[in-house]
Amino acid sequence: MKIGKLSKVSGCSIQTIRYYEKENLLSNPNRSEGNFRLYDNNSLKELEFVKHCRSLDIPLSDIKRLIELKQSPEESCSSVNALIDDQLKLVNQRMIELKSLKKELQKMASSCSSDNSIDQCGIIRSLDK
Amino acid sequence: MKIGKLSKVSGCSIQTIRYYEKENLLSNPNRSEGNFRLYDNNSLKELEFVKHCRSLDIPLSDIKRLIELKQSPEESCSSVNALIDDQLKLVNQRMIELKSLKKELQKMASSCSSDNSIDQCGIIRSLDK
DNA sequence: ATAAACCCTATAGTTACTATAGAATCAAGC
DNA sequence: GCTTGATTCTATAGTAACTATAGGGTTTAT
Repeated sequence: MKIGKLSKVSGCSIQTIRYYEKENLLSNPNRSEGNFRLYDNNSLKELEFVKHCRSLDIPLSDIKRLIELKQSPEESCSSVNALIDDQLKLVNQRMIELKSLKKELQKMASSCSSDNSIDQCGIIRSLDK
Repeated sequence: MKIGKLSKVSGCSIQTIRYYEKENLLSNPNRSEGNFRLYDNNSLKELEFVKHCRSLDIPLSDIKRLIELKQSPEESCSSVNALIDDQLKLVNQRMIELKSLKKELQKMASSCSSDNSIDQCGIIRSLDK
């Protein structure tokens, strides 16, 4: 299949697919006579692997690392585990941050009714502190 | 004070201060004979306003908007309220996403002990799905 | 007078894409 | 055989909010 089809099947945009290829997250596809990329089922699997990782917010550099690791199936998977653990830590950290953001935003929102003048706006006031 | 001092007092890096100025989030400071930026207490307040907004993850474009609104103290503050509401919605949305990320990452982490071979790695297997 | 510390502008790099421009290729209909 | 529209190609620039660097000028202290 050509890139348009792969894009539809996978749900990734055409530009994203080409971008992943340039970043070596996908193996180089065969080309048609007219230089069009030709994909098969394996290409789709590669792309879906990347997509799944991205849905977990794993950065491309780490995905590249995971792909390399997959090339050595007999080695220990401890670094895979470490990578996921780190990702989990990041997510937890970000959740903590968001919780406190949420708190302050809620407090601000409740500190002002929208029919004030900006002069009297409770939100502007708290931002000015 | 010069930019180095402002940087220390505010906790923003020198480059960030210059960047905010270029983006019109800070008013243009006076300059010394040798063309050094000279700041006063009001500059510090401006910077702290921006910093406070940024700590709430409010994008620079919205901060610019808030600063403009502050210039018309007699107008209604309903758009300020709307802006904070939107920001709150974004934060809530992101929290929902992070929760499901966390869930899947935890599931993956628990699906593999680190002394497996990559071949047998539960994490790689779930990513391959 | 000179060296260290500070400041200046302008430019490039970061992440993970998205959006163009301008050209080539292919598929379908006449 | 030809044209038209859809698809593809590469290369480049833009996005957000900074950070980092190069290559200079200025100030302060000795």
